[in-house]
Amino acid sequence: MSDDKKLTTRDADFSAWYNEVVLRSELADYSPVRGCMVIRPHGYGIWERMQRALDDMFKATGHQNAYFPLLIPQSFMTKEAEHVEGFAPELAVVTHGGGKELEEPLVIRPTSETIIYSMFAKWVQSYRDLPLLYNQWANVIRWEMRTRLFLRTMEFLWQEGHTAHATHDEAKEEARRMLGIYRDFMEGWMAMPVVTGVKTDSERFAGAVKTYSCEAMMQDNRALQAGTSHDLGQNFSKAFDLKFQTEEGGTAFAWNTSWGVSTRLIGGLVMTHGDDGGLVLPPLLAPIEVVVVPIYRKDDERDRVVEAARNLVQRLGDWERRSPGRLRIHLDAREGMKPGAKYYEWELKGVPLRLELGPRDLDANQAVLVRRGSKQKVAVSLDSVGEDIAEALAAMQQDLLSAARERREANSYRGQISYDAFKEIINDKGGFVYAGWNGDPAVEAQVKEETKATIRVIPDEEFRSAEPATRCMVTGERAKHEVVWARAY
RNA sequence: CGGGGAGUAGCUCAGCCCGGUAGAGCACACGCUUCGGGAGCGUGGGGUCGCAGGUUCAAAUCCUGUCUCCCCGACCA
Repeated sequence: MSDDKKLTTRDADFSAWYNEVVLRSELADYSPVRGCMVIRPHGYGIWERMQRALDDMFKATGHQNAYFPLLIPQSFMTKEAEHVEGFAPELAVVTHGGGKELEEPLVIRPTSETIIYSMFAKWVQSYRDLPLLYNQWANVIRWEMRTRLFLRTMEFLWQEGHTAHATHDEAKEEARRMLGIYRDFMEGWMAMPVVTGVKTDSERFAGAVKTYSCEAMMQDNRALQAGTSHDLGQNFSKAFDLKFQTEEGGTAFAWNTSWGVSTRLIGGLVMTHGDDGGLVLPPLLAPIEVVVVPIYRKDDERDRVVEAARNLVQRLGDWERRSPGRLRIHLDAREGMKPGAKYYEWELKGVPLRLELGPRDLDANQAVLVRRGSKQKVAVSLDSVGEDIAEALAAMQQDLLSAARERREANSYRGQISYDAFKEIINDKGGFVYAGWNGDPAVEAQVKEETKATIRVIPDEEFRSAEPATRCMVTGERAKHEVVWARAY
């Protein structure tokens, strides 16, 4: 075997490993425009499965899809003070059109709050028109200085939900509900456990009153902000005059929320489950769940085996599981390629299960089932192979989540900790450090400056330590919150 | 924008110091033998050596300029 077929290992260089996996498993490629990314069919297939699952969850909670323009009048961006300040440096601006300079430049949306709430203002008159529960699937552009495939690209695909409510309580509840949906999706579908909670002021979305976040831990122990949900208060409704007549006959500004997840999730998936053999996909999101590799030596064997494999794939592909839909099975009948080469290729691409079918198997009315990441080969009867596959897929989905959760907990640190010990953890292995914080932004800034670690989140009760630190890690003052520190992507 | 690398075949790179017909491995195409963990042999296709100047009988190689990409920082889903 030549060395150039092998991947860089995660231990040797996590970043290099990540880039190699993304490129070689054909998820994405670099584009001619620096900072942009081409998503290839394999990567897009994963995104499509994510979209479908999320979309179902949004619909089930009363949301509807709509679409708003890519181009936004520049003046819209300046109407909300914090919003302008936050996004101005990363705006792409269109200054010419139709061969002429435009009277007012247009910005390419970095997010759509402004244009959406300007439209909401037209559509809402009475409290009876509320709530508006909208979502859009779209692309956005942010002029990032440094980019990484999927994790930070100038253009990315996402969904952004935007809602308007009659009361702040209802909006708060909505922001919380969507955070919960994100968490369910990340854990249930991606097998990626997250810590949920509230962002500190410095990490809050530009224009929000409160930002909730799902934070996941990658295999290099850095944090990934995987999804956010914002309570926008009345900041945008005041900027865009989004008013309604109340039940009592007065007028009031509406209360907004927005929430989004992006193609960054694909990067999170890679960095959560990938191994030194490449990608590992949770079955629920794998475009192909099972690949069938026929094995043969002579022509007559090939004919016999490939035909049997075709029948098997057709039978299993038609076989309706109770959940989640038809089995996504693929026959790799390419000739002139040895089975071993196919194994490596499908493992690199993260396909959860492989079914090997050879002459000896056919004679015994069986096939060999192998789980991604396991060298263990299990002979299964062709009569019940569908059940065996379904069972293995379900088990893998669970095992991936458990393994990721164990890994995260093994790299989480709790209790009263000294700032020196904290620095050592952050500089050495990294991880999530639950520590006391006096609530002072200056302390947060100091730690960021000195260690590059940031407060990822003020965790929700469920994630808080049984015995949280009572004193601020840096100043020793009484702690106002227990917070999660980590270096982040 | 600061610091560090690199531009030579589709990919990874050697050749450059010391100028003299453009190379290797992988990939690709064809043929034969192979096929239960990355096949072997043979044959073949593929390059204005990032770009522009200069020095020279002669430049991938030396000189000048310029562009691009990657990594580390400042910005962030």
